[in-house]
Amino acid sequence: MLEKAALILDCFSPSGGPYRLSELSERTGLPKPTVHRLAADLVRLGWLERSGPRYLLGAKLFELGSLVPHRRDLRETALPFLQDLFEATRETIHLGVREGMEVVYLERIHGHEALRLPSRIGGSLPLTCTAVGKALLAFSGAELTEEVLSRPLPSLTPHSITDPARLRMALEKIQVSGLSYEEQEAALEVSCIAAPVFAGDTAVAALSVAVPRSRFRPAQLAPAVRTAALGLSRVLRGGGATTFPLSSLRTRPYTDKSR
Amino acid sequence: MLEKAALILDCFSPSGGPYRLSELSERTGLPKPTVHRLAADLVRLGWLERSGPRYLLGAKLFELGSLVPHRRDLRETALPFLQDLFEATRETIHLGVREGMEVVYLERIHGHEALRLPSRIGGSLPLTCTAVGKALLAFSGAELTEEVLSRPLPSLTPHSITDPARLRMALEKIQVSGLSYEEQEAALEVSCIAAPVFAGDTAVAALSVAVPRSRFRPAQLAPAVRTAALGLSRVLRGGGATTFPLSSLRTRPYTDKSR
DNA sequence: ATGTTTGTTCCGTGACACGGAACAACGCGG
DNA sequence: CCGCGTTGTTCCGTGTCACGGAACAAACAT
Repeated sequence: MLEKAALILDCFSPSGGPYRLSELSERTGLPKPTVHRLAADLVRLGWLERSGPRYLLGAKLFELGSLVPHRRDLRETALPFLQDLFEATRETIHLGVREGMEVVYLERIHGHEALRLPSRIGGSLPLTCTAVGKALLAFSGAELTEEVLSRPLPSLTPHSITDPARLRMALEKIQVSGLSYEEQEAALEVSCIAAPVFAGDTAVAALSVAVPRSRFRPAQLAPAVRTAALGLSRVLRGGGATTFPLSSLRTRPYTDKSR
Repeated sequence: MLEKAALILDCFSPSGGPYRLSELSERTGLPKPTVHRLAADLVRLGWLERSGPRYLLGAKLFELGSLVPHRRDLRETALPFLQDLFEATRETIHLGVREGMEVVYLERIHGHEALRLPSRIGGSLPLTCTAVGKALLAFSGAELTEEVLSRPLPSLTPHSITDPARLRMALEKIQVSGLSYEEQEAALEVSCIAAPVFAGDTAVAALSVAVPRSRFRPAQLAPAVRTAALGLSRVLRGGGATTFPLSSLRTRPYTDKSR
């Protein structure tokens, strides 16, 4: 029964848009009366909201989601550095962590000019298609790299890297330079540069600046991104009593075969 | 059973901190085996995580919570204005909406200097104890004001307004000035100034800047807050082609005849 | 008016949630 | 090292409540 409720809620990812009863029934594969009953319960609990015939995710979920410790602590600690980076570049800033073979975005800040990007807070993208993802992958251990390279590489645009050899070279360049570049691999007309945030020798996060291709000036962005990432790394290292222990930043090891 | 699962998850609000099985059992009033079974299910679904004997809110909740349409759309639209405000003041910025008789914070951005505040993203505070809350209350209709005034006024600090007459006067001042002030009513040594975001003649949100009392300069902050709030109001009104309109998030157009 | 899709109610059946009890795994002080 | 309180886990018989087909109602479409 919890499982069925989860099925219903998962319908709203990633589109989030409102759904009607019969759509939910179809998408979950559950019979209509079942969805009807469960959805009513979920509304009672605040997990869903209902306006007319349409169901939406409810406010309670937002409240609980904001409390998730891993996410909240890192986001909170990183925010000042993201602000610095935004102020220095006035471009779109991302903060992401690795989860399995994907990158999950914890924060995205921008000004009035809205880039059309596939990234969303709480959403995930393939590690191989974004600057943040490649920065994370390059510093997540050789086994993960091999695992990723052994599978077909997904692509978001025609520019996404699909050749394993090319990706391997790109990762090696990232490992020596500490900087990850991406040009139109996640969205057309958008380029991106990212830097990993270290805990020891592995990346616990990465942050990036995304910019319209036309005004992509890597030489100017690179120092800013690197500076912000290193500053965050240092704070996470534990100096500050204001921040939380590193243990709370552990990402799930991809060797987790349970399930 | 859903209800019991919700009880368990609600244990994590607002502290969010990790809990052990027996703590959950005690706080929910559910017998231990029941909590054990439910918690295991929740972990399987990604709603909870478990590290050793401690349960935490899971990543799935963060993902779903980020998708809640009301919250996400408003936050996304407001963000550029919050950035403007931050850049102009370099102080802590809040965005909040009203939910019942409380204010819920949708966003909070700040620099390296961290104020010690009771506000948390996704968290709620009494309408009467914060600048954002009073700004919302002042423009939410007379009935709500009376409702609030008819009950005992909660307080977060010794400076919180507890005298109904004084609060009524404060609200009237807000209504004529369009600005809401607060001094140490939510946290000691912190002052705050807020402005409502309008849709028609009622406030749909409010944004504020919080600053250490020692350097509180209302005359300089007021224009910035008002400018940002008015800018956001205008964009919400629907004109703005500069940001992506809310309508782009609807899958299909509809006319809401219900209710 | 008439078919079609969507939302809701009903209810008999049976799966499975329930939680007391008993057991196992700690952590601690002696 | 050993007893002892605490916490976590497994077991399983009982009874409940989730389940979903079927029938009905309401909302569109034509």
